Amino acid sequence: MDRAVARSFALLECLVRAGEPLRLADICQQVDLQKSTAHRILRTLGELGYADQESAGRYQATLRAWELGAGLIADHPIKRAATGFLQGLHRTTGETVSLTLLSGDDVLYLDKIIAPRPVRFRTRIGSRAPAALTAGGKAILAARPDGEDILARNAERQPLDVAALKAELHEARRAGYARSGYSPGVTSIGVAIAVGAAPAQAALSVSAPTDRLTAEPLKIAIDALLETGARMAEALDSR
Amino acid sequence: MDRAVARSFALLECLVRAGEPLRLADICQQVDLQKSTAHRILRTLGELGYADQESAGRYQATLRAWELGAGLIADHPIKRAATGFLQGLHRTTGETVSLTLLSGDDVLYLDKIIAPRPVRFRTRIGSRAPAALTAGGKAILAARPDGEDILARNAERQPLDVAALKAELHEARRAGYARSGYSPGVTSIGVAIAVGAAPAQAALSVSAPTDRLTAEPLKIAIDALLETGARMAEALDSR
DNA sequence: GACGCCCGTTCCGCCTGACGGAACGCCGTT
DNA sequence: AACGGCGTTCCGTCAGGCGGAACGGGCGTC
Repeated sequence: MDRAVARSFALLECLVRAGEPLRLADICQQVDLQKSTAHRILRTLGELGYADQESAGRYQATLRAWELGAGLIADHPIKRAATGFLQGLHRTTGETVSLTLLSGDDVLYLDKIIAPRPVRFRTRIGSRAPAALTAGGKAILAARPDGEDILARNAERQPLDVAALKAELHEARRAGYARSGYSPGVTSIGVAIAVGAAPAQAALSVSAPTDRLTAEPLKIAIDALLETGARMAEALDSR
Repeated sequence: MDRAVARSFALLECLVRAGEPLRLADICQQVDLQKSTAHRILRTLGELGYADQESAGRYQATLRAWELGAGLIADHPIKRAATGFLQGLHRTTGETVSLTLLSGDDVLYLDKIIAPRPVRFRTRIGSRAPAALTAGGKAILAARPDGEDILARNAERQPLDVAALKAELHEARRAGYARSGYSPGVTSIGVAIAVGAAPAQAALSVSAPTDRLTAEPLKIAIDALLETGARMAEALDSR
């Protein structure tokens, strides 16, 4: 494994994570490098356009990495296919809708349309959450043969009520959708989208403040979610 | 300049650009590397989570680079500040609105809300265009002391009618907005957003099929654009 | 079914280029 | 004027990146 390559990505990730210009000395401390080594790699990143220095000499990430990533997501088949369905789901429910993708044992927020009325919780597009904690993630786990393995690995990283979650997965298999209240005061429901015979990887979900989701709007949301999920799976299958 | 680091980014960019799984031999040809060298670096990228192999052994970029980039843009001050104004501009005009940022001699599409009725042209979020060819870019150039230098450098890369463009910049300075028809059949108008006393870097623009922009809707769009631009600059200044 | 081709992968000796300790020059502070 | 801390540069060392060559597996051909 190329040491310099790994170090360069560690440096870039460090700069991105910081979100503000960092001093060389601080960077060195975070990634455990000598000043001269970090400096040389940062200069290389600069020449490649991924980092630069502000006037005071501190280093920061440029938007180059974002450009790179934007090219990736632009022609991502699931993201492309989902856009219309996300919009429809948002229109009929009026709430925040998300598209998530299983990535390792996490769920990755691929896209999202936020409700006009702001919600307390904030899961950024591009961020991750343990699959077992989100409605979309649970829906995916329920639909996969290895769902309980993923749940178990999630539980290794943080304390979880595995028995209760297994029951939830069971219930999700029966009902066709999963439910989550992992951010307090916010209720989410999600359906898995399976394409072909492969294990489900993606999910659509609707999130709203719990007190806004009384019986009637909840039923509307569930119906819309189930139908949209079915239609999206169908669209993906027939392609 | 660390050779291995530069090569690793070249490989990653190559994979992203391709948008489909690539064979090692093809990758080697594109980035001019020996098989064993490319293989070693790709394996490193794989261990870092930026690349993987599909079943047939071909290499592809993962969404990791997108995750990295998403973290960058999420707390970009101009992007954050612009979101509300973009939405407002989209609502009053009903057309496609964009937020662009000057990056080198190009303009970078930071955000965009597309009109429900699809437009012929497609400038992807995260893509670039020569500043002198876009309405937003021209507005930025008109507002910058080095605008004509950038225009000149743009003209070095591709044939441009520099004299006409200079006249356009002059007109833009007078009118407060710039105009472009660089995609045939599409008209765009843009205003520069200057924050503080620094040279303008960002622009808002509205794009629509030319035949839809008759005198009346064009006037509405221009007024909305100018007012939104002023309000956004004010919001950025007072912060 | 044996051959040949082309693929990704592995091996290994060469040597270059990454490495990091130390010195430098620049500021702002004391 | 001396100091401390910063980013930067230098340079001798040697580990680790490099790439030519060999390997093994999958596939189509004869």
